[in-house]
Amino acid sequence: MDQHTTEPDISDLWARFMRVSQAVLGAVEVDLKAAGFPPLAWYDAFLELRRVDPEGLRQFELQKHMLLAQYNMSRLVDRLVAVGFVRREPCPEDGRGQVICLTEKGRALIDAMWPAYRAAITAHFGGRLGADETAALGGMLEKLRPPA
Amino acid sequence: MDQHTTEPDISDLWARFMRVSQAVLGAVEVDLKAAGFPPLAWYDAFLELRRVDPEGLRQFELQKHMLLAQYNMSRLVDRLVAVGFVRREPCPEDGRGQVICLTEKGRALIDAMWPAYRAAITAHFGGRLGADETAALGGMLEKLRPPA
DNA sequence: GATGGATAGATGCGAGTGCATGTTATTTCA
DNA sequence: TGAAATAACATGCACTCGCATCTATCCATC
Repeated sequence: MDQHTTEPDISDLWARFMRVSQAVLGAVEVDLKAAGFPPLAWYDAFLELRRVDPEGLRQFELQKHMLLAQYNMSRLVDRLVAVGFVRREPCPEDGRGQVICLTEKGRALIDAMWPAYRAAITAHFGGRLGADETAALGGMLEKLRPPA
Repeated sequence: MDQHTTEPDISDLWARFMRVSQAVLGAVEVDLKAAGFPPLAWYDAFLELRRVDPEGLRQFELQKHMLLAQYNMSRLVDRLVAVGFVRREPCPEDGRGQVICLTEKGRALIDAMWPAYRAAITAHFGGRLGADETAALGGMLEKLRPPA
């Protein structure tokens, strides 16, 4: 347990952390796609839109929450609008901005996706962890959360 | 603490797990890029090449280790060859296949990248976790590891 | 109330990724 | 042995992403 042993452990742990989280995320995405649903990021956006305000959200607010680059958010909204899951509306308080609103179709998709999403999360993530582990993971994530 | 509270906890934990791991990975990539180095995936490939066999690895072996799709591996090798970090050599035992070998330039890059990489991992990952937490995380990752 | 700087969002372009399929070589097995 | 199935790798195409840049609006200050 001297200092020399900690360094290789961390780099190995890092590699495994990245590999596993990528694999788990990928597995959930695969399940969703197999069930005929759009990618996770869409669901995330819908959920946040519904959660925060039925009146809609500014694009930059959504973007901040999703940790997405500005141009990616812009294009994601493009796609969501193109298939009719959200609407862009002019923003009364800021002429530069816009308000993103869930459509009925979008709301319906959230409910339709949830069972498949939940099953996938359970299969690849929650169902593999015990109660003590989920608690520990929660604390860890808190510490890893970005400095900003 | 009844059963109803566990379900939202898991889905919330999942969301945070994904968000945090994406953010941490992104932060490390940003640091590497800022230091003028190629992306993490390159380093991974180099490291695995050096670790397993100085004679080189088959493309599909590397691909399996890196959890990469076959076509992505093929193209990654394209890029690595294009900048001279690896070589493709014909495989004596299998005419379809090839052996991927690190070049001297590639070997040198591993050593050049390590300090920056190590610093980034420490800053965004290892340095934020205590010894007990790294141990707990290790166990968790074991359970989350894909079934295959 | 004009002007310089900051902020919200869009977009052209090059590079990366997923998907389907193609090519060549190996294995299986009748 | 010879045809069918499979494995290793490549590639055309559409879509997504990162980067830089552009436009339009807002705000602060003079």
